[in-house]
Amino acid sequence: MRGNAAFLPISTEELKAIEAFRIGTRRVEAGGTVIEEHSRSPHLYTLYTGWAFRYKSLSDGRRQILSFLLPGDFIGLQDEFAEGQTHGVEAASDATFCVFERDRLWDLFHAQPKLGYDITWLAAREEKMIDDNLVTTGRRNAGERVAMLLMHLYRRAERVGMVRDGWVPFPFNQQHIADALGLSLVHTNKTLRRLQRMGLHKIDGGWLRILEPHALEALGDYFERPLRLVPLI
Amino acid sequence: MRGNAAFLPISTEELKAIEAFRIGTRRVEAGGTVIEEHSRSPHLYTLYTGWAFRYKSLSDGRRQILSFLLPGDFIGLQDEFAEGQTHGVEAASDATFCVFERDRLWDLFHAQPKLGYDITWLAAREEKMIDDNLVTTGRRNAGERVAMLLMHLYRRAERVGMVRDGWVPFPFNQQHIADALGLSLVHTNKTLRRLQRMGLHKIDGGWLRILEPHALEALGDYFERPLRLVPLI
DNA sequence: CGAATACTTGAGCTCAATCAATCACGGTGG
DNA sequence: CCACCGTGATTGATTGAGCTCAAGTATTCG
Repeated sequence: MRGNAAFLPISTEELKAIEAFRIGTRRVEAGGTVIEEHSRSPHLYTLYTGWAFRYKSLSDGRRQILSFLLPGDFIGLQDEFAEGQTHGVEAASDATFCVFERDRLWDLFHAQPKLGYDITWLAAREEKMIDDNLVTTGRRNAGERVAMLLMHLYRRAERVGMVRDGWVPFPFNQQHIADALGLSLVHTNKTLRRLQRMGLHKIDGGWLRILEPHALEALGDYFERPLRLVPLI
Repeated sequence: MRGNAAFLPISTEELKAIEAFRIGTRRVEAGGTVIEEHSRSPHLYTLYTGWAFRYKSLSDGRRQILSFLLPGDFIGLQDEFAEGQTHGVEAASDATFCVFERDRLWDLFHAQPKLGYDITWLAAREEKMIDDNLVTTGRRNAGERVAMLLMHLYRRAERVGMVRDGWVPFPFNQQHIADALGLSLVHTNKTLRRLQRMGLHKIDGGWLRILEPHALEALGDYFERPLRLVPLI
């Protein structure tokens, strides 16, 4: 995975420190729970392969997907300080993770400040993505929301080399999209249908293809910058 | 400020490192711009006194307030890696800030890994708050949104000792609230009015008082946990 | 005493929610 | 082989929460 051009190179020493920090790997199949909502996981993870997402629910069951996770994403920092009120993480496709012990995070910072810095970077980068999602649910209408999400997911997947012939794996159903965008299932379906009929994109058999990237970017008022290299923990 | 019971104590050595990291203070009056939207600020800040908020706009002017900032909040990490697409920060009341040089952040991590760890903590804590805001705009209705916001702001202000006789300073107008909650100005007004008529809260002359905290918590399905001590950079 | 800013309220409209079927499809058990 | 599910996608009809438009009412300030 470190061969991937999306990630920052790393020194041998740092790599060793990461290896020492890691306590194993974990495999979760599609639909499986990675971190239970409301429970503070003793582990941190890096997503290694597959798709996952973070979510939170209200007590009557309404669910909001907070962000989608792709290979390289670091998981679990947020509930470092949350007393019980934490997000859940679920695998959207079959997925594999590197597992770390939360209680040893400080040791890592202490031994390798550079890796601490990298983790902060990752946290800040994720916060930026959530900022964008917040603008979406707060101020974009249905068409804009869908356009924005499709471009966002496509660009991120592209970045970590998941595109094959213009298609990226898209293991989400319409309920996922609705929950991410703060829309109802039915209205999500109608909006998706509309954009697809307009020829902007295509979703088929668990794969997504963007047909009119510029139109989608303009509609969503969302332009992903060429992303800088990202550290990989 | 370090006397405030909300903040973690700190060693003399760390304090010295922070002092060295700080390059000055800055005063911004109510309504003034702290960080311009779309411009990467060369500085990081800690809010020292007053209220501020982070926001992002769509190109047609629709604005979303991302989070509110209170004394002790660390500002500017998010655009560490953002190419141009950054949030703006504005002072809601007269406010003062400690100013740090962004380019020396890594030096700080290097010299004092503990402070790096603290900054990561702060970043994770802020991300958690944005997660909550995202649930709000995505899945709560107008009444729930307002209830949630009022309790959230009150609890946080209470925590840093801004309550006087049950009142906290509330330098926001209804447009701010609307932009934070993803509602229109008019509907925000009507909802605020409704809750106030129900006797749940009172806003008067720039001060907020919570009359029925339990009712507001129940309505908003939002229960702030007793917060742990927070590091102060 | 205007002029500007913020708040308030009513009326009507619209986007998106809800309700209610229907359809497609891949199991799976008889 | 086929009837029978269960899940997810799709579509139409209806409803409603929140939007926009339009006026009015404080309040402050030069």
